[in-house]
Amino acid sequence: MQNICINRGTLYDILYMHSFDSTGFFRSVGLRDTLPRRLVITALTEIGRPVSHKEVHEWLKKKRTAINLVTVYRILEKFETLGLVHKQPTSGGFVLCALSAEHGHHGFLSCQQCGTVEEFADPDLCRVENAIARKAGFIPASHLSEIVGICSTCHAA
Amino acid sequence: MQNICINRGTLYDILYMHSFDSTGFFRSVGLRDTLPRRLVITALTEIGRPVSHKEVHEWLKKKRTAINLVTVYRILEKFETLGLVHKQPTSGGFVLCALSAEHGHHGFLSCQQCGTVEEFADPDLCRVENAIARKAGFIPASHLSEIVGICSTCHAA
DNA sequence: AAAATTAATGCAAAATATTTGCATTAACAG
DNA sequence: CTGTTAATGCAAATATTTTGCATTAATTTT
Repeated sequence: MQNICINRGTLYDILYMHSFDSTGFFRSVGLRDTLPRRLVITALTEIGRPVSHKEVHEWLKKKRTAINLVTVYRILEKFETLGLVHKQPTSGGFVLCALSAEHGHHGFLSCQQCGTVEEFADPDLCRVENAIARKAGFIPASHLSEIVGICSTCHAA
Repeated sequence: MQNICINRGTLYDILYMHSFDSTGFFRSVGLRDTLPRRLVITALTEIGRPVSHKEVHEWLKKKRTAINLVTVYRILEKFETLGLVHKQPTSGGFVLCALSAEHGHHGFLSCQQCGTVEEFADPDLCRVENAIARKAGFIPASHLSEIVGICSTCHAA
């Protein structure tokens, strides 16, 4: 159930709420089509920026469509395994930085298996990211890149 | 105090513990050179992977150099403002993904001011990241890029 | 269309994690 | 050494996340 891929067209429909066939969608991923789940999708769509569980919960309360906070947790957890929703994957912990923050860029290679994290700095990457930002009319302050995978030691073993 | 830049050579010294002049280092950033601070640096250096506050605390306890968990919080918070330590910057919240996870890549442009997050997919970026991974003998499973800055709307206003 | 099945929800409470206030300790300037 | 004050420790308040179980409601079966 972890790596189910979701059809991009469907996601587009969800985002813009045109003709979103929730029953069909949920059925296709083996879940029931429930009101709380539709409401969470609505909330995320309308809010349109990263939010905490609590914020989703409160947004719904304001709309008088409150559902239990515990349910919000469970729904988002499930959505995450579907790739429908995204949460920063790292342990969220601290790493001592090998490279100064002066570049405003932090790059990490983190191994899923042994948990090792290597830090890197790559001028190409910075350049590409700056270009992306510029194209979007964005003034970049800092970059963060994380590449999750299997390190050489682990896949040798 | 937010954007103090730390000398890269000093960080290298810290990491490898050769001739680390803790007093000089802390003084240069306007902090006192205390045992708990030196211990936290040692812990992060020795552990060498992302850790939670609790893990740092427990590691120190095992070494019989326990310091209070609250202190660990405060030290890491301070270190973070120095850029000595790094923690994923996003609110850590959820975003509804516009793009399917099938590429294994998530790119976000997130505005510091208004909190808006735009999602992007960029083949160049993927290519560069794959190259970085390959060079390090890494088998990449997924990428995450976040560009933090000011969006066009905000800097127009 | 009703009954049966069982996933999903809500509620209460437990477990964790984080923050705050204040008294005490210890860095360090003079 | 002494005084000053940043930094720490402790206790307790808050906030966040998880768990167990009874109930509800979506879907399947008859």
